[in-house]
Amino acid sequence: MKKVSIADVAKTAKVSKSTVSQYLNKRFNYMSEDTKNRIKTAIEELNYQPNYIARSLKQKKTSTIGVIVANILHTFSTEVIRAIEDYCQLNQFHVIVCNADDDPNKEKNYIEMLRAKQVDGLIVFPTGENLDLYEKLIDKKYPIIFMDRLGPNGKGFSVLLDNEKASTIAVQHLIDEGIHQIGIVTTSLNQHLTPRLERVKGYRKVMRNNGLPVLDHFIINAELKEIKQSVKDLLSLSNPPKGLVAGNDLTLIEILEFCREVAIKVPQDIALVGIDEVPFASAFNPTITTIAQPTFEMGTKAARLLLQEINKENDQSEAVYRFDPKLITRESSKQK
Amino acid sequence: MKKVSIADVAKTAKVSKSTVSQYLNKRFNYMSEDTKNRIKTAIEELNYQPNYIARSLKQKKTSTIGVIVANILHTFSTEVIRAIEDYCQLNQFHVIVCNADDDPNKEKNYIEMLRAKQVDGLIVFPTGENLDLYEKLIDKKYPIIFMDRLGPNGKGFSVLLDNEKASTIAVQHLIDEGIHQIGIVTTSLNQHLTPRLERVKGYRKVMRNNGLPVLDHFIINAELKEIKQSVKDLLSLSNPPKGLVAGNDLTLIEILEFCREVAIKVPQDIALVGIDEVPFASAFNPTITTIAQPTFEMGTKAARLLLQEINKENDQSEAVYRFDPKLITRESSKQK
DNA sequence: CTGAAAGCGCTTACAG
DNA sequence: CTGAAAGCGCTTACAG
Repeated sequence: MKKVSIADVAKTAKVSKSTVSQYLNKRFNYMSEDTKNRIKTAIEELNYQPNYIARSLKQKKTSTIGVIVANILHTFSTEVIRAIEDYCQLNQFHVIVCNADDDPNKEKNYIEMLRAKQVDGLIVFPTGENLDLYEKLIDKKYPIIFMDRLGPNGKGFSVLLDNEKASTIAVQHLIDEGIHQIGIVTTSLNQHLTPRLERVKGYRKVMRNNGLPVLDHFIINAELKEIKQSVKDLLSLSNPPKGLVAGNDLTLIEILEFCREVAIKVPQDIALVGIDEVPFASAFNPTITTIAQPTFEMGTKAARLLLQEINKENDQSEAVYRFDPKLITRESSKQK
Repeated sequence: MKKVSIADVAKTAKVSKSTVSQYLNKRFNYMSEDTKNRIKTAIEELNYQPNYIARSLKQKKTSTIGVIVANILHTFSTEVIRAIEDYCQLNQFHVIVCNADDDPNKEKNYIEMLRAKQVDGLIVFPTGENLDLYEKLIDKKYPIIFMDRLGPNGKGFSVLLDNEKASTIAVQHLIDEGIHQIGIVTTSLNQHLTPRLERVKGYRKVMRNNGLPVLDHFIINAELKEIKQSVKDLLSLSNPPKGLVAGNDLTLIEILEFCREVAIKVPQDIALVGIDEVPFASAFNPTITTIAQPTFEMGTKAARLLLQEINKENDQSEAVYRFDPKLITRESSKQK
């Protein structure tokens, strides 16, 4: 399987390589019909396929972006990635997706690998470390967009949920349902992570605004595997919460599993609101009240921003784009 | 941000480009300590990063594989991709993931794009068309592995579930639970798709082997959006099935939603077994009996096979690797 | 309207 | 032990 190159096409069509290249790049300004046809025939005859690698080397751009996702197991991530791919596809850009598995070392390796592959820009769901590395990239004007979490010290471009609002809506909804003893359960021990911090902040604020006590022991933060135990401890208190906000989809599943295992009834014994919409929300019994993120809009926005950065169509050098969470009221949050 | 190249390093270290290249490729056989150190210092000083694009052009290999997944919304796909990435990461290979969205045209575009980008090989979850294209690639000895579905006319390397066994196990389990009226619900109207065909075949066979009638109207095949209506029609029959096998995760969710909407009780009114494990299986009420695919093993196998192909370590030219499904018995299938 | 030449940033036989 | 030279497959100013 010998690869056919532009030189072979040129020879077959009896023109120069330059002319073939012009043809391929649709610069027909001065090309005679005859030449065009000869080239066209030669390409078909030889079944010629251009080599993007060579073109990229010369043009110093790859028309490829990299996406590094902290953890691909979240439905949120998958949906955002789809939106990014759709937008890039429409704009003739290619996407390389890498999953950092919440591991800052993997994240760092991927950044280096993608840069070595000369991707034109990066969309990152940051793990929360490698801040210096990100700062260096931003300072160098390397096109980069942060998704779901803020960039280093809030620098650069970020696309994320209004997390404070998300937990505010969730908690307020429970309060409106007559539930006053409310807890919040989050994962991710890393203290830098935006969503967790902001969601807890929103929780505290809305409780206070409603004149309700903010009890620190109602704020659970544990690794995924420890969630069940933590929730168990929480619900074993003499005066336990009557409503819980799950910090994300995987947390929600843990809580639901726990409740089923010990026959705690949702929503009668404990009302639930999950942040992040889940595929089974309407299938579950009870159906699950969730706070949905506009994943499609967010992914599209990040991709559009990045391509603008790459094409230098954007004069700003930083901005934070917040998206509105949406409450989807279902049964799990209604105790009345 | 001027890019620093191997020439800059050479100049700073006062050696030739060749020597720097040798250093980068760890060919130290004959290199003096002094030279090594000078190069090392120069690289650090200039913050030099090699350009893989240039290397790839010269070496005619990119150390990158492409993965084209028919539909990334299936949990199965996500898990297989993770396994592929893990294996490639360990072997210094990079992965470009593309989502064909069940659209043969997108699939074709992606194949061409990935080949233009000179990926060293491909793992494809085929949409069921583009058979001629695949056959051409196989004939050219281009490294390619088919996942989840057989290759064109069964040619080439495939990694997939023993689908017949999967539905056999599912149906036999229901029969063992005393349920004799069993239906099966699948999606994907495309008639070429291996899993659907094989799963229905297994269903028919095991019913027959148990001396049970095979009723064609108990075999539902509909697009995802039509599943609910089809199931409704099915369960409205005067003598409806008492147990259902869901063909995949998304089908299962549709069925569960339908049952909840019309207050059909699972498993009392209808017992359920889902093919494909789902994240919420143990959280659901009732917990869901599923047939799990060994996604991790399958992904790893495909990646290993592909790298062997690429490195020409494999003397066979085709093989089909079948993986065993595993029954995870939970509550949704028990009517007793 | 088309071609010769240089060059993108590497690697690799080969010479010394 | 190290360097000069050729070349991977393209693109692009420039000359004619």
